[in-house]
Formats: sequence, structure tokens, C-alpha cells
Amino acid sequence: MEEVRRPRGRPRKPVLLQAEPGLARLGLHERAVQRLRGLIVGGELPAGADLVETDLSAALGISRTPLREALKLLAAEGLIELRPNRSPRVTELRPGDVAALFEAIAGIERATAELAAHRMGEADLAGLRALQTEMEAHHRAGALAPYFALNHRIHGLIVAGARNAPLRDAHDALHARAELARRRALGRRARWDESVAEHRAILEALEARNADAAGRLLSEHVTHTGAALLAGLCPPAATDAA
Amino acid sequence: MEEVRRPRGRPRKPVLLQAEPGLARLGLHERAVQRLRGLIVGGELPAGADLVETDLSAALGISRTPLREALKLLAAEGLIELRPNRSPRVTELRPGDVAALFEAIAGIERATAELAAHRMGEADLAGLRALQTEMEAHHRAGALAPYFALNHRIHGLIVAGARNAPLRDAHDALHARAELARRRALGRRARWDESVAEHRAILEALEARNADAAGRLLSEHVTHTGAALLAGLCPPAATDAA
DNA sequence: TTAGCATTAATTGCATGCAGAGCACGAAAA
DNA sequence: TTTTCGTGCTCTGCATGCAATTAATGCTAA
Repeated sequence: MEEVRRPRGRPRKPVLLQAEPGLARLGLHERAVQRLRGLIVGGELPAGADLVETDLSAALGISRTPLREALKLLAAEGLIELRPNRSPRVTELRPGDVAALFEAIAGIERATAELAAHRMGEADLAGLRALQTEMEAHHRAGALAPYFALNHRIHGLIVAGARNAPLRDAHDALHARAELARRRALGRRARWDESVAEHRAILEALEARNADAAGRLLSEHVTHTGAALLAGLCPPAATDAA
Repeated sequence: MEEVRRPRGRPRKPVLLQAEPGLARLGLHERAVQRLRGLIVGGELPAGADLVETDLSAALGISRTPLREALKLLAAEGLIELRPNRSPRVTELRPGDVAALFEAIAGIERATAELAAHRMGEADLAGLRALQTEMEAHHRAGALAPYFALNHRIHGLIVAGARNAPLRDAHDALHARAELARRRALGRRARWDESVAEHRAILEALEARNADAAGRLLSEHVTHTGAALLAGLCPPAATDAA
């Protein structure tokens, strides 16, 4: 059934990651969550990979107990799938999942934008303006790499501006998976132009404290982004110049 | 600092819950999650209660390992709070949290209603109509208890009608905490009348496939519900309209 | 009597051990 | 050659054991 079927286990990824000096005050399971999340969205643990507890615990330098706790948490985020008496697997994003994901993010970010339009302070808006300026500079310079980082920070600032912990948490949980989809279909220059323009419009709506417009624009922006990702992901044909 | 400070541990709740014959095919940690969630939203485990691993594991008839996995998941849901080297505590809902919670639910349900307006089949709508009719019957009869169950099912049907798993998951995660707030402030007869009427308007919007109206009405409905709960919870005085 | 300190009991965090389930491989039969 | 059953190994799920951390308690001294 599956084309990418590992024999039984043993993806044999010599990941070997431990010793996080900065954030050492957290529990092992929490560090494992962060590390594994990074490995998954970073692509080091590819979609469909089997996560064998013994190997992973050895690679992370921890025992299976905190690792299993971390795996449960990642499964709750949807990054991996748990199957009874089977190795957990890194979730495979099907096009339908990506579409649903961005629908959900669009809805949540619209709600945050509407709240943020009323609740962001001038300092917040100034920060957003600065990021927008920086982003446009990168855009003009053609620096695509920093764009993603800026994009992430801008969306995060708007979400934080809503001052709503549940919405923030829900957004963060979905964002990891969205990042996972994002790295599959990057380099869409045309979409990049649109995206920067949309961000500017969103900023202006927030500055005008226009909640409806901010929410609508941000929702549409996320929807467009999702559609672009989906287009670059689902039918990769029609560009078979190779 | 805390008024409800248990000595050190030992809430000594002889909960003693296990042996779920129906859903025996799930892992122990998952059953523990469901059971504990029920105990928390049901009020058997009151807000602020210390959850000592040894006692709970004995009460549930499982060992500490799956229990700890369950506790991590409940903490991710926000139902309990984990503190380093301390017993987890059932989360105490402050008024600000309730307000934020219902803001978030309003935003998410609006998104689901907009999608559901396009995606619900005639069968779904028929089911909604039946529930609405039943609800109105209970309303006329003054049966308050079934109202909550119907209300829950109606909102669940709309959320399911959106055909969006991430939104459904996010909604479910928040819903447990909302239920927790709900059982604190019940018996608001006036709000009950409004609520039934709002539900009817939402149903009509969905039947008309009017996504904007459905989303707006449902969002407002949830907001009103949250406000009513908050009013019955935070300042029980100052009910000017009474 | 009160403040400070050492002691002690209890609880969490993590590691390890063991039994059960599932898959792969191989042998035997059609 | 293909199919089916048996065998063994690996991995998960759960329980238990041990050390570190914490808070309560009793003691001593001012």
C-alpha cells in the first residue's frame, strides 16, 4: 500500500541532539518536544518517517519515558500520528489537510486581527511598522530567506496583539504544521509580491483601528497564501520543463 | 498567597474509577485523559485541587507512567497546570480567562459557521432543524436540563458541518474549559429565552446558505453567552436589568 | 515568643525491566 | 512458482525503582 515503507523500524537517523545550555531549566520531555518539533518542521524528520522510541531516545540522550510524553504532545499537535503498538509516524500532509489547515488559520487570524485592531498599543503598531519596512526592504533587495522569518514575526505580533491566550495557543499549534507545508512549496516570486502588498494593507487597517477590514484582509491573505502553497504542492505538474 | 492551600498533598479523593468496558481498546493514558477530563468539567475535581500522581494512579487503577502522559495532555488542553516538581493543579478559571475563552470560541465558531453554511448537506440541516425543534419544545416545557445537552449537540453539529478537522479540534479543546465555566453560572432564565431565539436565527441563516449572517449570528450568540456567564460569575451583583 | 535553621517525610522526574503485540522472514505444502 | 503457516525478533505499553527537589516540621538561639 505504501510506497515509502521502511522495513520495520530503524530510520537510523543519527540525529544526536541534546545539551541545550540556554533553556536547561525545563523538563526533559519539554525539551524533547521543542527539539522534535524543530526536526519535523525543519525536514530532518521527513513526513512518513517512523519514530522508533529506542532510537530516538538514544539520539536525544534521554530515556524512553520523557520521550513518550513528548510524542504524545506532538501527536496532540498533529505533527505525528500514534498507532496502537506501532511506531509513531511523522504526519503526511495531504492536499486536503493543507487546505483545511489554512482555512482554520485564516479563521483564527481573522479573529485575532479584529481584536488586535482594538487592543494593540502604539508601541505594538510601531513594531509592526518597523517589521513591515524591513520586510519591504528585503523584498526590494530580493532577499527571500529573511522574508519568511519576518513574515512569521509579523503574524505572531498580530496574534499576540489580540491579547487572547486561547487564540494564540490554537494558532501556534496550527502554525507548526503550516510551516511544514510552507517549506514544500517555496520560491513563488509572484505570490511574494502580492504577499508584501497584502501585509501593507493589513498594517494600514490595524493602524486605522478598522477591525473588520483588518480581519477580512488578514483572512484573505492567509487564504491566498494557502491557495498558493496548495497550487505549488498539489499539482506540481504543468511545470514539467525538466 | 492562596486561600485554598492544601497542606502539601493528599486531597484524598477516593475517586476510584476504572473499568470502562465499552471503550477498552484504547490505551490506558487515553482512558485516563477522558476520565480526568470528565471529573474536572464535572466538578468532582474542583478548581485548585492538587493532583498527586500516586493517589490518582491508585484511584484510577493504573500506574504513574500512563497517568503522567495523561496529565501532560490535559495540561496542553489547559485543564490543569503543571509546575516543576510540584503537584499539578486543576486550573482556576479567572474572569479574564473566561472572557478570553469565549472570545476565542466565538471566533472559531464563526469560521466554522461560514464554512458550514456552504458545506452542510440537507441531511445535516434536517438534523439541526430536528434538534432546534426539540430544543424549543424543552424551552416551552421549562426543562432546563436537556437544554444544555441539546445546545452542546447543536454547536457540535455546526462545527462538524464545517468539515474542517483543525477547527474542530481547536473548538473541542476550548469547549471543555467552557463547560467548566458553564456549570458555575447556570439558571439564567432570561438568557435562556434569548439563546433559543438566537439559535433559531442561526439555523435560518444556515438554511439560507448565508455564510456571513450565520457566522456573525453564531459569533454574537457565543459572545452573549460568554458575557452572561461572566456576569453570573464575576460580579454577581450589579444586575441592573433585574 | 519569635526568627532562623537543620531535619525529615513526601512527591516529582527519570531510568529501567518485563510482558504482550505485531511484522518479517523462512519453511512447507499446493 | 505461489500460498500459507510457523518461528523469531523487535518494538510498544505499562509497571516499578531510584535519586533529586521541595515543603513541612521540630529544634535552637536570640
